[in-house]
Amino acid sequence: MSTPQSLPYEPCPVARSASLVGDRWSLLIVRDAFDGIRRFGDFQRNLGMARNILSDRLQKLVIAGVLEMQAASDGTAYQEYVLTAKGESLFPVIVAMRQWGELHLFLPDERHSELIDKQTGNPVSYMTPVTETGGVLTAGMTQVQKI
Amino acid sequence: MSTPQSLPYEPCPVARSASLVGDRWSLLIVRDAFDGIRRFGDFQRNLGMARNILSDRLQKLVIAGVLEMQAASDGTAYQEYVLTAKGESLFPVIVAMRQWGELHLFLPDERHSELIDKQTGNPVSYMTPVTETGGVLTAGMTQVQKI
DNA sequence: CAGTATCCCTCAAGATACTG
DNA sequence: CAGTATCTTGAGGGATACTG
Repeated sequence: MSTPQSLPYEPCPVARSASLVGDRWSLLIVRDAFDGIRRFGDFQRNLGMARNILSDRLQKLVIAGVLEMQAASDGTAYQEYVLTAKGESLFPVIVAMRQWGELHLFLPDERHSELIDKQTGNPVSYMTPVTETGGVLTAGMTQVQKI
Repeated sequence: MSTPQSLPYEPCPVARSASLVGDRWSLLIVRDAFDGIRRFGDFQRNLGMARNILSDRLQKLVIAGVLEMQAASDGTAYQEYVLTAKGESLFPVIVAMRQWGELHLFLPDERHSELIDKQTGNPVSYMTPVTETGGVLTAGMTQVQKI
């Protein structure tokens, strides 16, 4: 394990969150986890990142309680990484960043990957409320559609 | 300028947002901007970061349209960095990360800095709705209270 | 396939001196 | 005070070989 969190005592919750998930890869791993990706090789191929770095980040996310390891669902001897409740509660962060990116980092006619509501089949656009208590979206309701 | 965004074509809005604001300092600069910090020296002291890095990040955020430079409000010859509309719309991201951090990265009895609603004077807790359309909070209504 | 161990290298970040 | 320029360092990240 590298990346020694060199933020010793940090009173700001934003800063603590950023120190955990505000690096180049961790948030994208969480995003992929929301997309249903569970296995080491799938994360690695989808993100195109080095295996040692992926291993490091997965360990950190497990230690932080964002992911947990489970026995593989297909009967093989390996592990799968799935979101914990703590990890699922990162959903508003992911969607907020999605919405901001859609609105401000894409040209009007530029296509981007979609977040699909599994129940209705409709895309979750930047108009969709996110963190409203009791609102429309909850973690696990959506998946990313590749385009 | 360093930090060459080495993400050439990125179809995922989350990834694009992360490439801009998902580094060690940028998001904290934006957080400070929401807190009303405007001047180079104030950012530098508050964040305790190197001046050259701060200069680089401020430039990038200006180029990205998140911040804009204005003549100093106190009559000095210097500039101030203030959030644009695009920057203010990062508010849900900041608050989502705040709420997650408050809930999951602090011990039950551990204190953290507060986000204060300027109009009511009440702290914005993790129970407060964030991105609900027409909801309670909008950018500019809040400030961080040091504890 | 799922990792771990090594090697290497770039670049982000820090420190500091300098300028208008 | 508000930056810029320069130098150095260390860690983050990539490539790849290796193991169960």
